[in-house]
Amino acid sequence: MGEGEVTAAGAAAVDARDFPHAFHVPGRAWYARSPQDVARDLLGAHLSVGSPKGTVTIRITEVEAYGGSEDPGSHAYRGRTARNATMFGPAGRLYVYFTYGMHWCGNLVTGPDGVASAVLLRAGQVVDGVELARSRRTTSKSDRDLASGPARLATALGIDGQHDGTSVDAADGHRMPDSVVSLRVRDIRSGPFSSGPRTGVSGDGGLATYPWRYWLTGDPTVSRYRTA
DNA sequence: CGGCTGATGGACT
DNA sequence: GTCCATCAGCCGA
Repeated sequence: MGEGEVTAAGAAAVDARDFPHAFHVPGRAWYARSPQDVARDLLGAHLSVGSPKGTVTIRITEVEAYGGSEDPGSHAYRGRTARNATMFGPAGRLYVYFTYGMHWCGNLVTGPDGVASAVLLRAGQVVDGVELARSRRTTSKSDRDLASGPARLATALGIDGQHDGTSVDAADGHRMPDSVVSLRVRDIRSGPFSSGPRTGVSGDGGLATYPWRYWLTGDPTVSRYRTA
């Protein structure tokens, strides 16, 4: 449905040298990049979240890019509020929000301090800590559904309001201390990706309908909720 | 598999 | 009062 296939050339594997300590050193690579560029680069990256019960790691398979005052689909469209404050902060933090009265969703903030932009983490494949993820997602019928959706992903990783504003570390995801969040782009090879309109974003024909949702083509963990 | 709907509470107009 | 960057269960094909 209006989905634009993206060439394999655009899906070249992320080279860690392009993002030295990306989420550790403000002002380096990620600052100069749009949330759309960061979103594409995050496909295939590994994200780990530690907790007292252990660590769960996912391979990111689906994301959406959001901007600020220029983006009608963004929480930051009408300016800074208590809820979206983290979006206006520096890159490398988690922006976590509560929606529909029951779900948490997580983003990675991508812009410089003062500029609102973020990438919504929409789906992933659990690659470590599967047992813990299953215990958190008891309604999941198969492992592919453990993190196939933004709220499912947050639940599987144990992300909730306590993580809003948490800095994302660039360290390896194994044996994480409690409540530490880690993003690992190094050595990650992602395959071809596709793009299409963002989910749940009503469009007026403007920027809101731009194809700023990205996913790894054909990946079974990509969320099934795609209609707007 | 695809479509439909109730749940449920906080943020914002 | 209205709107959600959603999900699970149920239904029919």
